[in-house]
Amino acid sequence: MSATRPPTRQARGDATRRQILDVAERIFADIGYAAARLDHVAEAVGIRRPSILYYFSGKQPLYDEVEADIFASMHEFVMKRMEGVSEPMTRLLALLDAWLDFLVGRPTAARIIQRLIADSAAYGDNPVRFSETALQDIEDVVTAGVMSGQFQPVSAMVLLNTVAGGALLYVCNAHQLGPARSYDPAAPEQLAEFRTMIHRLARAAVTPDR
Amino acid sequence: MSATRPPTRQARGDATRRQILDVAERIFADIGYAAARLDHVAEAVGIRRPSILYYFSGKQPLYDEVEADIFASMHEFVMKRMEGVSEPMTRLLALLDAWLDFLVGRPTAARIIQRLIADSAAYGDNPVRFSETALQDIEDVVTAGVMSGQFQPVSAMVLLNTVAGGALLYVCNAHQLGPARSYDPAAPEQLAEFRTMIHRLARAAVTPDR
DNA sequence: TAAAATCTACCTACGAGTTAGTAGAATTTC
DNA sequence: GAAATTCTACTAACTCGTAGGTAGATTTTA
Repeated sequence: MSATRPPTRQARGDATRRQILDVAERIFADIGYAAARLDHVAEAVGIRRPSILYYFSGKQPLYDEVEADIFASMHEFVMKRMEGVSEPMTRLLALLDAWLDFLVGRPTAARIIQRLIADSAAYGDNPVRFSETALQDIEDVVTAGVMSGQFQPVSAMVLLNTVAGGALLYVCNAHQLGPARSYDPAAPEQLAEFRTMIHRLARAAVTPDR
Repeated sequence: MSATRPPTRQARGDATRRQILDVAERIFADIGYAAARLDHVAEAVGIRRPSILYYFSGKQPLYDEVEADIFASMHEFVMKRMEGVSEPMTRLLALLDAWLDFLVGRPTAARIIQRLIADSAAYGDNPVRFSETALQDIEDVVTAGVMSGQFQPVSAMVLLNTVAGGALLYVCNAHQLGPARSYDPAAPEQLAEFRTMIHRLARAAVTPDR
């Protein structure tokens, strides 16, 4: 770490912009786009509302950048985990593990994706502006496994909605089932148990019948 | 059917009230609570906004009744499907089938539940005001199976987030993955394929290791 | 049974409170 | 001093909820 030199003007601006994105992600995740207030974002950052509009041209563009950043980060995270892995089943498990770890580490992303799924035709004719990469990722892995003959014929959709979606719900539901059923999704034992189940289910889903 | 006698005042009022609930459920499902406008609900029903407030004391109470109705209907649907079924695995599959069929038949309910899961601490200290029955339903089935020794020790949470949640995502994602991946969740073959996978995964989840 | 009283199911009009976005001044940084 | 950053002040639009009114159906009363 460099000495506490006063940050350059450029760096300060960048930091503010980054802070706005981070706070906005949390608020959009917590209460959704329509209920989110730019005033609350500004207050949490420590600036006034119009300053947000100096960095982002409006509420929607701000949200768009939050969502784009989530899917870009997720894709990058997945790619890093899967490089060098070539065996179809290993690749599938690596993908599922990566998604699970990513969402556990960034629960705000999980909630935003959860909301995105509920928004019917949110973006008119293009509901997958930013999520396309994620869908492509699982489609590629499943298709490769099926083509190789190591997976039974199964659609990526089915895996997406069950095992992959499980990671999403695991994170979102953590504090959503009432105090008695609350759990910490990042707790090592809890996470390990869930990961084991995801693996077991993934194997069951793609293993050909004997 | 009786002759076209003009409906009594009482009947007309009841019908209007029911219509408001139906339209509100669709709009809350489509765009969420915060974005929903009472004016749009009124317009779709064919009345003016204040008339909605003649039947419901506000926007929130209207939403609450929609949500309560969904979970009451779902619970009733499940109970009917499971009466007389006692074998643990059969009961589990019956529960999962019931949820799947209910959500496929009422996709607006699926979207509202999907949003509910995303809303962190939506109701302050009580996030399960209406969903409690559903959670209890799956907990009962899983616990009974584990106690009987026919299921391996597994938490209801894990099943809820994977196989059960799968039914939710199956419905919500139908038109959400882009035109190329769109599917009709109510189409017989599509539904049968997904149901088969749910069964397979449920068995894999609870079957003890040999 | 006819008139009077009451009630239901709507309506129009309005007020109060929010909220995104804009204009332009002030301040800070280099 | 000039550019970057942040501010105050304001506007326009929107939305919930309320007040109060009305036509016509229903019930009560004499």
